[in-house]
Amino acid sequence: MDGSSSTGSRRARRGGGGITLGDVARLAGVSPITASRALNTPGQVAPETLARVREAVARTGYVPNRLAGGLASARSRLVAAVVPTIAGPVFMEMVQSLTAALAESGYQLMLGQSGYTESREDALLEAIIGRRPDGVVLTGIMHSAEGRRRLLASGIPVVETWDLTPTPIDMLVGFSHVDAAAEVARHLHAKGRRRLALISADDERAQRRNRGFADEAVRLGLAADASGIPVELVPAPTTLGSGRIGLTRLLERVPEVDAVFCSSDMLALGVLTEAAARGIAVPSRLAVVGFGDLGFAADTEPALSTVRIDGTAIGRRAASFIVDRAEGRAVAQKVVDLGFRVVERGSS
Amino acid sequence: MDGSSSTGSRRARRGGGGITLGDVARLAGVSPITASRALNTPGQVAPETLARVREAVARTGYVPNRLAGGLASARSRLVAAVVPTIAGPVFMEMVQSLTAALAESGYQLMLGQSGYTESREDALLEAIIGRRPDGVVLTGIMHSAEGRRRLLASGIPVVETWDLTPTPIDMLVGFSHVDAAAEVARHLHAKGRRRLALISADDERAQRRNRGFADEAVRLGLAADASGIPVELVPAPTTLGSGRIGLTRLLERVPEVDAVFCSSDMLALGVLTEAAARGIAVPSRLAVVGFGDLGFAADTEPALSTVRIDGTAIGRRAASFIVDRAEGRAVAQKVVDLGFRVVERGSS
DNA sequence: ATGAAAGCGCTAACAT
DNA sequence: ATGTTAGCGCTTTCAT
Repeated sequence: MDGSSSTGSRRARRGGGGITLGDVARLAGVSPITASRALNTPGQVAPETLARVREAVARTGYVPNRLAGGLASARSRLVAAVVPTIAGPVFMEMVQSLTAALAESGYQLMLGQSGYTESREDALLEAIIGRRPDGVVLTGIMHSAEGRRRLLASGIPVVETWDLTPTPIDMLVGFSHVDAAAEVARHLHAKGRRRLALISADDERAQRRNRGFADEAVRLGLAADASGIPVELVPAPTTLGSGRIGLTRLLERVPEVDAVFCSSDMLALGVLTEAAARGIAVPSRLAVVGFGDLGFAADTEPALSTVRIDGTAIGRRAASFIVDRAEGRAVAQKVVDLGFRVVERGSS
Repeated sequence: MDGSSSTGSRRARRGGGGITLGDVARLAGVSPITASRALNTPGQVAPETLARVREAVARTGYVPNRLAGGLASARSRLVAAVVPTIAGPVFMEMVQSLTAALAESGYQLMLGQSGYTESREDALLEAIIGRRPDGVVLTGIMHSAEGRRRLLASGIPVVETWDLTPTPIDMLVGFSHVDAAAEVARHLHAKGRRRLALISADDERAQRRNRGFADEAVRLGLAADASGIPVELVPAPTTLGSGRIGLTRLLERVPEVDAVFCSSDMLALGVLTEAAARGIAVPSRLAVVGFGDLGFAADTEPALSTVRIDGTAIGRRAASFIVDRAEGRAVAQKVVDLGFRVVERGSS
């Protein structure tokens, strides 16, 4: 009634039935540790032994328990990614490439949403650290000094992305928001625009771009001071609708505006839509520039000028940073500036 | 040199220094299991003991190791979600709500991308099962019978979403693609449209909608048979650009078309864009209906009629299915049809 | 190339 | 209400 007496009986208590490495080893006629080596470091095992273990794995359908492996080896092969929200298209490209790159190296992604506030940040951090991930990829957030301290104290490799902070927690892959915005200002100036304006999300990063844009505009002699560049703020995350509203409000205040820099492509698409609805010609009467170069930007009418951020490259870089660190490889540089590119299309 | 002799020395070997439940217990002057109870089932612990343990946790900055906890209790508090790609906006809303709902119950999301092919499906499955998640949420995929068999054999609760298959692996929350498409056909017919057409992604689910649409059109007397409803296929994932191309091709073949049902809102936005560029009036000359009711649909010009799928509800339902199962609560019904809603706006 | 022993950090059982 | 004991399934260390 109790099945196999020698070892089966002792398993009956907990855990429940799954096939373990021990079962595989017994079937192959080797010790558990040899079976383990056959799976993890096949080079250390005699070919004939290897074959027997593999045969046993195939027969049983054994799938190694990574929880146990992670506990024993202190390597979970889990990487946590924190995004403000997955439901904005901006970070998707990065998360996609991060997931793919990690999977290729045998790592799995854990996703956490911080929201745009720092309220749940602490609980999220606890949940993450509790899993003992081999790395954490941060996108933009981690406002609280306390959170940064805890992460640092945990000893987990951290990659911050989408930005170039002067004082990174650990590793960093991003670009300069200020420089990007300044280059857009120069681009519009070169195109003969003189009445620049901003339609922007109210998050910190976008506002940093706004400052870069306004400062450069002042430098170009387009305003006496930064307050001379009108800004319409809309709540994050941005939508097509908020772009339409933004333009409507902007035109009420500053009818003579001849160029708008939007903090996202969605916002810019809203501006294009509203401009078309009002019969405002783009780009002849109004130039529009977006940010992100999302999939649709090249195909709008007119095609949207924007700032291209290579989210795929960011994700790939972040993955390799963490995998390198986890495998004990030396990381040559801890900070990578992936830059950006102002893509000129029909809308400007 | 060796630090604390009694227990410290034995930790020096592996693991490396983290604070453990044992440390907390010692500091609080209780046994490890009492400390464990103080954290997990505080009701079972005397208030004064509880306070001492909490104090010790605060002093040490202890964060429980969930790998160890999961191994011991056979409950990982990890849930795996599989999506074709995170980089399509369609599933984002669901993933977002799934992540949030799970986090609320103390569960964490692991993300896996299957791609639109079934090549990596097996490796992904192995990675997932290896983590012993408390549940798996599937979106659309799991083509291979072998994969379904392995999942079933693993004993992990499974929720399939976005569809209503007749033979679910386990639990299911979705809606009928065929019914949704049929209702769109009726809607267009009611609006006086007689020359219907489809612009659609080439994935299985979209094509199922196509069949539902065409069959209903035939039933309404709009064509002799399903092949009388023209279809333009574009590759998944869909983009604004492919919508423009789709309409262009469609008009070449069938200039007299007066209504298009698109398999996604992005596609529909492309159709609106191309129509505007060609001076084709929407809806008077051409009606357009999308699918998904993404964030921008209500704000396009004209506003986009579409099929609303409540991704948030799907995610929440899937989460509660899995959490209920994990906590041992009885699940009343294993299949939930969340339905859909045809949202009539300006474009039709 | 293989194995024995000892634990990783935690919790389920079974006391008391 | 608290403690003791025995693992969860794997891998490290140290032998052979």
